Amino acid sequence: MSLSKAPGSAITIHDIAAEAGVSKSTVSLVLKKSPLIKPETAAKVWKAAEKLGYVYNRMAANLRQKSSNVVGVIVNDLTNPFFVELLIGIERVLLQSGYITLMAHTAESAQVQEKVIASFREQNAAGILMCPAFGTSVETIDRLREMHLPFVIMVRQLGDLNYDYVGAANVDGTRMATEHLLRLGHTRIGFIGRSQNSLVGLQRQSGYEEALKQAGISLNPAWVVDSPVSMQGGQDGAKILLDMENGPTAVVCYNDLVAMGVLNELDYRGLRAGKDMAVIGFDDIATAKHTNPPLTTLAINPEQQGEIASRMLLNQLRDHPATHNHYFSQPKLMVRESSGGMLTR
Amino acid sequence: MSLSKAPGSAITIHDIAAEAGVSKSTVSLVLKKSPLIKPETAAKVWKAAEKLGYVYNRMAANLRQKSSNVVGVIVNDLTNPFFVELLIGIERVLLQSGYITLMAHTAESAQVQEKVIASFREQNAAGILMCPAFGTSVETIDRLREMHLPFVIMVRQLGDLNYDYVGAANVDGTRMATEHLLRLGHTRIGFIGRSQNSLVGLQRQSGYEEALKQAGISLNPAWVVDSPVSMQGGQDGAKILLDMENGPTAVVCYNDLVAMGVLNELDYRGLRAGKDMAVIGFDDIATAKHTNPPLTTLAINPEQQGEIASRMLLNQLRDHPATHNHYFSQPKLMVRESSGGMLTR
DNA sequence: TAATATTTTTGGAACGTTCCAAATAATGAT
DNA sequence: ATCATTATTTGGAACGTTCCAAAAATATTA
Repeated sequence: MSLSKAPGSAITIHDIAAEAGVSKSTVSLVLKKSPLIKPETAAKVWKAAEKLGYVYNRMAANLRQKSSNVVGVIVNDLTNPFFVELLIGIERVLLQSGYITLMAHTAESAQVQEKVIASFREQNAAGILMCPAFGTSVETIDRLREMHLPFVIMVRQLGDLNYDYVGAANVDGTRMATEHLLRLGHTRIGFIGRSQNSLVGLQRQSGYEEALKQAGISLNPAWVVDSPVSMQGGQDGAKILLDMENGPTAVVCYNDLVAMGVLNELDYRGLRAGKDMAVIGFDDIATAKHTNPPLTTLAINPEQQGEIASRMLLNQLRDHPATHNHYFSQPKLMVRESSGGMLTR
Repeated sequence: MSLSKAPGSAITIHDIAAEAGVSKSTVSLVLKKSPLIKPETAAKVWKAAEKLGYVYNRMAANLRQKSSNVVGVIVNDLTNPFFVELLIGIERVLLQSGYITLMAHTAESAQVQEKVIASFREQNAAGILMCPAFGTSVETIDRLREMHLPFVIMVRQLGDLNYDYVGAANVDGTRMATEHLLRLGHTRIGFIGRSQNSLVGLQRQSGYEEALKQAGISLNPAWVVDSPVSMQGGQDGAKILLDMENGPTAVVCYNDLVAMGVLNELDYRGLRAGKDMAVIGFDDIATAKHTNPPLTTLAINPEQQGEIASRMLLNQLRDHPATHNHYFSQPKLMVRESSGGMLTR
């Protein structure tokens, strides 16, 4: 297979046109699978393109036709499997809609996030799906809107919900968790997680508080531990509660990672979650059913959330007007051994 | 802030030029921070750009100047935290080198991978970092080379190693693991993991076999279980070994996920890893030190691998000639409780 | 001050596509 | 065969940048 062009220069539609004996416009139409052109002509063009090893230059196309086919996904913390699962749902929908999914990871840095947004904008992305980094200001969202860049916010809501949003009913989740523990007879129930400055944290904490209040149990502030969202954070939080005398007999955790840290600390002390202390997580990440012991948690179906968010964005991309759709995944309690309420495997 | 342009049309360097009273070429130079232009002129231009709310159009720029500043990262399995950690290392280096990291996830589909490569090529990516999907053919690599697209392959090697590659010394790893178990007195040692069709699997299995041979212990084929690379796979594999009478007393696992499945099955049976059976994983993902019990495993530093791979790519991007650099991360045995050899926490 | 060297700025031609209005070819009706 | 329709194809002008060679402004020297 010998190339007649200089090695550096790329094959363009002009080359194909010459090879196939048609005009560049015809080639362009063929590549777009336009119904206008005659099948035989199309076949000729495709053969020529194949022969020359043509690569479509989307940069050039995008330059002319305003909007591109890439969707930017901005994720704040890939080390939390929850977000990976979210991503997978997103990717599935976008891929089969013909969009290219570009992912960027901010690692909770609002600064990196700014760069990434700018970059997506420069790349002329069709739209953005974003899980805001910690400390994202409301202005960031206002700015997105001013850019006329279609977007959907996920997981963390910022300011008024005057944009498309997909998240979970956090308050309901921890309320359900707490009620479950109450039903099992626990009255001394703690909470470990991030609440400072984090809306999701506050929501999850308030569901816990509501359930206690509803049951007529007064909140013991010492049993509410503010910890980083990580296994290590959960472990450190658990140490605090376990070192207390007359501490809680059950604990609701901010999420599964934190709960896994708690399980770890219990194990280290020779204690067993579900027997010596009830532990409930949040998210139901894939690992949750494989922890020792398996973790009772609230399923909020991240993959599905990703799919829904993508579809919201696709809607925006079709009929321009910005909408204000919201979806809150309703948590489902997955009872496993760690809460002590498991009956069958 | 009132815009004088029509809402649809974007601000271009021409608009800035008009506003600042210079030529578009000058604006272009200013935006590139060229030392040629006079500081005062530059200031004027920046102010005008700011005032008009200019957004750099990288598509247009890329069209003219061949190569872009995006690097594509192709990952085969984000559900395995190993790859997420790899990604984080990559991202760190590329970000601070001024490149934009676009990530794509193939979910082990060679078909999706083809699409993604084509897409990165269309996007005119500067280079590609790829963890090949399962079943990737050698031709895929040949084609990458023919495209003159700089690339680095990670984790899985395909065909001859005539390209930049970053991975781990897999054989050494499982040999070390097996030798560790032998030193602890085990003689009945099994292996759970993927070996069929997977080079990494074969490598890891052969390290295990070598160590046994070295110790004069004959291999029991029934103790080598081929299972999917997942917690579920590990759990199913463990069932097989545990249901045997006179089965192995120790098991080397393909990776940490598989090992976690084994830990899970042991726990379910009321057995304890490190006491009733020794378990060793591979990768040392972040979770490994937080499993119950904590997992003995081989650290191969995915973040560092990501950094090294990125630097190899950056090298290629600087001085054109394609190189054949290889880096094999030397595994480090992290002794924790699951192998029974832990002395201190 | 004129001539020269140096710094700074500039217009026009690319880059590879899509869009459009208009040209051409094919078909059908008379 | 002629004309009206309809189905295909086409050249040229965009899109917003960078590159280049050359112009203009400024500084330096004799």
